[in-house]
Amino acid sequence: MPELPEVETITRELSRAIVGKKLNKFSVFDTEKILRPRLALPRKIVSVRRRGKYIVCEMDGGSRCLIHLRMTGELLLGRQIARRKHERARFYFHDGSTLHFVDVRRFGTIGWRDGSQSLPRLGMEPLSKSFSAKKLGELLRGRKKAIKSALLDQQLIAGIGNIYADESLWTAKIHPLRKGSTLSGAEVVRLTASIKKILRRAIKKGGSTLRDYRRTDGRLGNYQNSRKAYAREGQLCFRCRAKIRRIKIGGRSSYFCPACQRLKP
DNA sequence: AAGAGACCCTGGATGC
DNA sequence: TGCATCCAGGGTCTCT
Repeated sequence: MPELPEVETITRELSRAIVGKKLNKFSVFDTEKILRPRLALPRKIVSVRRRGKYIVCEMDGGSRCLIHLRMTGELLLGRQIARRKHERARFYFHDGSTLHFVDVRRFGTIGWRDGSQSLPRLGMEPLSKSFSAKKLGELLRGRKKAIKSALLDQQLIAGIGNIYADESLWTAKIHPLRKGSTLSGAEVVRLTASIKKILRRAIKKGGSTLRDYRRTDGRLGNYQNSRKAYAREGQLCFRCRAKIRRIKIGGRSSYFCPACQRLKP
């Protein structure tokens, strides 16, 4: 499931592949979640960047294309003629190359904005310098909901999803049901460092492929082999050999070690 | 305001 | 073998 490291990987690959190219045509095959651009084509792609889990392609004249992969969205580079299975939209560039938006479950979205329209409201970038333990502490002050749910709240921190929330909490030895406001200063420091470390490592490995995620050339990510908690129910904790447990928090599966991530000290 | 839960959507796994 | 049910979860919406 694309989270920050997966979206970052795709964004970097896209940036190398399509910046400087002219978008000649955009075809929509399916679903009302993919909007057609109102701007006139062709347009030159000026930049491709990531904000939270969004991919933002900026075009000359200031218009932007916003792509969100949600659960099963894939962006594949190619020169395909035939429509791929579950292909929902396609970008055509002036040199004959194409970009295919494939999405089995049709949750993904593509939208178009002119220069004056803003992105959705999103919280801090966890890999930015300004995301510090002090800042995270401020964000958690007075929060009564579970720290796991707070990490998934995109209006607080943008980009963390279920996998990296569980991995960060395991690394920081914090129980996912702890109330945000009850974390000690030392715990907030550990959590901040864990989030940054895990996201950076996952980007280095090209993200995690547990089901559908693919890079733009179809390759799989590699970080799934480094994970310590997520989807390891019943397997042994790498720190203490206790069995990893699974509980539901906010409707999401949450994996943790009951021995080294304690609810009460 | 904050938090909890429903909903969207499909394919693969599991159960009988 | 066949059919039903469950599960995966990001974001948005509604309700309290």
